[in-house]
Amino acid sequence: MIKEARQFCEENGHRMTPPREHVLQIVAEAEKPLGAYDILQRLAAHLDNPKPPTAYRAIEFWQEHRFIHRIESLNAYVSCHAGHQHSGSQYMICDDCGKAEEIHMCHIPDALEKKAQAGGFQVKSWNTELHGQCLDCASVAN
Amino acid sequence: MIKEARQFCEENGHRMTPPREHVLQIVAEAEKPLGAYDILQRLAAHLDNPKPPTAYRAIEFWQEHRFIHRIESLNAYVSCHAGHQHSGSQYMICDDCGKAEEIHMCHIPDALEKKAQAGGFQVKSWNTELHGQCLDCASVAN
DNA sequence: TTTTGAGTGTTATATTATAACGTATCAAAT
DNA sequence: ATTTGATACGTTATAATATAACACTCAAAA
Repeated sequence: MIKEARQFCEENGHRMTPPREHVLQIVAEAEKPLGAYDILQRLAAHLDNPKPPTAYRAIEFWQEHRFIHRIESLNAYVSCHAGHQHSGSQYMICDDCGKAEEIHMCHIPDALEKKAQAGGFQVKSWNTELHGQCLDCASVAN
Repeated sequence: MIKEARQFCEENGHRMTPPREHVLQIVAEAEKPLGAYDILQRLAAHLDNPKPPTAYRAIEFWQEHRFIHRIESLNAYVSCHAGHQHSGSQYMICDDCGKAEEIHMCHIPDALEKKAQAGGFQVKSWNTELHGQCLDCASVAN
């Protein structure tokens, strides 16, 4: 992932700086969505007393370039391995364990598309967050 | 809307208190999603120097009972006239004018449903937020 | 080598949301 | 009618999330 990102930066004239590299690595290694301040805290293992803007800037950078998605309902961030070109994201979020699994969908569902068209709304991005219980948690609970 | 809400409260043993009534009215009358502190500010026209918890409690109350939805990507709240029984909400949000129009969908799209089932994920609620440009703004722009 | 623009470090502060605790209100049971 | 228990509120304080602003660094192009 880091390699991919590094290559992306080279190809597009961006700099793979230490804050960027560490933030991406931290998010990519996490098994759950991380809040900005979680990221910041982990960043302290690599940088000297980092401040919020350092984390937020790197997060924003990777978001813009689709290496990180924000999960709105959690105020948290996850990495995205997919290299989508479309805009938007879909997640299944387990309210028990907190893990979020991305649903990779390249097209907006017909039903939504139709509603948008009917209203003359031009969709630029679409995000869906399913909340519920994942398989693992369902097994444990029963 | 207020009438409906009042009836709901009576039927369910809840109290239609001044903070609740005013908050619902404020949100229902707004033509755009309102932030909690916008609501709080408007609430000051009706109550004496209200504090954040006063607004948040009323918001939370109406959210629980589906009279208000939260738009996660805006940290803002809108009223819902539909009396859905299902959980979740779908909105088209115009990034130009800031208005949000609800898409009333009773069922989750097949494509999402399938993905969830494939992963053994039990969906409890689903929220979709489409961002883009509404018809009015598209007309003005061109 | 100077300029330029991207990126960072730092301080401060804005914005959004909740914890905690005491008081008021109301309906049901005594 | 009083007590009681639950619901809701008022208030203070603070937590959690996010950004503005400005000075500085550094690499690469001119």
